[in-house]
Amino acid sequence: MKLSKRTRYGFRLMVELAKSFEKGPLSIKEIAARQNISDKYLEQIIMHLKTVGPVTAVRGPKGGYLLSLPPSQITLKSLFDIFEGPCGIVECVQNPSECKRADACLSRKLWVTLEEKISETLSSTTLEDLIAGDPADLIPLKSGPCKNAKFINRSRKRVTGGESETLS
Amino acid sequence: MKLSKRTRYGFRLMVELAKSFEKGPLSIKEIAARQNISDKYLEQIIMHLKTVGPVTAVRGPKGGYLLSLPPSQITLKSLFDIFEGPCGIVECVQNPSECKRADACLSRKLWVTLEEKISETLSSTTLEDLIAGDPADLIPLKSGPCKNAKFINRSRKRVTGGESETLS
DNA sequence: TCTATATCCCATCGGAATAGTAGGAATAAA
DNA sequence: TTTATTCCTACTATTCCGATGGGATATAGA
Repeated sequence: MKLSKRTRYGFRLMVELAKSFEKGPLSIKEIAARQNISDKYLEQIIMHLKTVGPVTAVRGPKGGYLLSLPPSQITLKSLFDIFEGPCGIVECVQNPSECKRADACLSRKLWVTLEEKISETLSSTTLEDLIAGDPADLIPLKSGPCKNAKFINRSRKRVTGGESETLS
Repeated sequence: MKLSKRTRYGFRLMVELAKSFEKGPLSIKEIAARQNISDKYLEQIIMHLKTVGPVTAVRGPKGGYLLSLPPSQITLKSLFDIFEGPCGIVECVQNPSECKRADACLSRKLWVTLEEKISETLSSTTLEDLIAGDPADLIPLKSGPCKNAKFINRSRKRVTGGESETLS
């Protein structure tokens, strides 16, 4: 259950647009430079935002992108759904196809609870709230390296070249 | 940000083991049948649980798996971390390699908040809590189909065979 | 001791998604 | 007309997911 780079880029992108709201369009090149993201990849993300709604494009020189609405009217939930899909952390488990027994649904309770927590947070915050924060009060994450061990180790056996066991 | 089947299977599996705690080992076949899961896939998941800790194996006929601890001492957080990795929803963003500018960290605040909400819920609940619930009071999810639209549509153009445009 | 029943453990596989890259057509300001 | 920009379509390499298959090892019960 990881956030995709797409989502993280997407939010950084929207933050950028929100910060220059009513200051004219911002070009992909400009955003990519400010946020240090591949502009071609950024393009895909922003094009989708345009198709879906929250972003508007201006073509030609001096063109670029702007928010379709003021930041105060864009909830983080609406953006999150665009990037991660609207179905939440469990894919449509409401149909009992693979959940015939009540046992299975014991764990489903957990997913629903989790889903609610996430949804609440995202729905109650807007883009404006996000950029209103003081950039200085960064929240430090737990420090130290955090290696995400693979669940199942499928790493190839290292075939170290010239081992001959049978001879000499 | 979806839950993998692995995680959902994993929880259903642990629920099953919790329900037969102190009733002798439960075989993979038995669990797979009860939960309607591919037993070979289940095997991989349970083997990992064994390696990591919370599950103990008994070999031979009449063998199977049991919880290493009583359900009341197994937090859902500890299980979740086993299945989804301990790093949370963002991969080690604490190192500022791709987060040089404070702008980027504006959105990071959001991820940290989200992470906390999830972590709180999972840490404060144990396997016992989960199975203590009445199977009857299932929480209904929002009904209706929920198609998760692809972010970018890469569906192949249908090449419908014998179209000739230039001739006739 | 033999056999059936388990776990253990190895390897392989198709399919999908991720995270890009490439190249060019359309548009519009200068 | 030049140039800066969006628009659009395609391609690719890598990784992970969700399985499947085969066989080695351990052990309870006959």
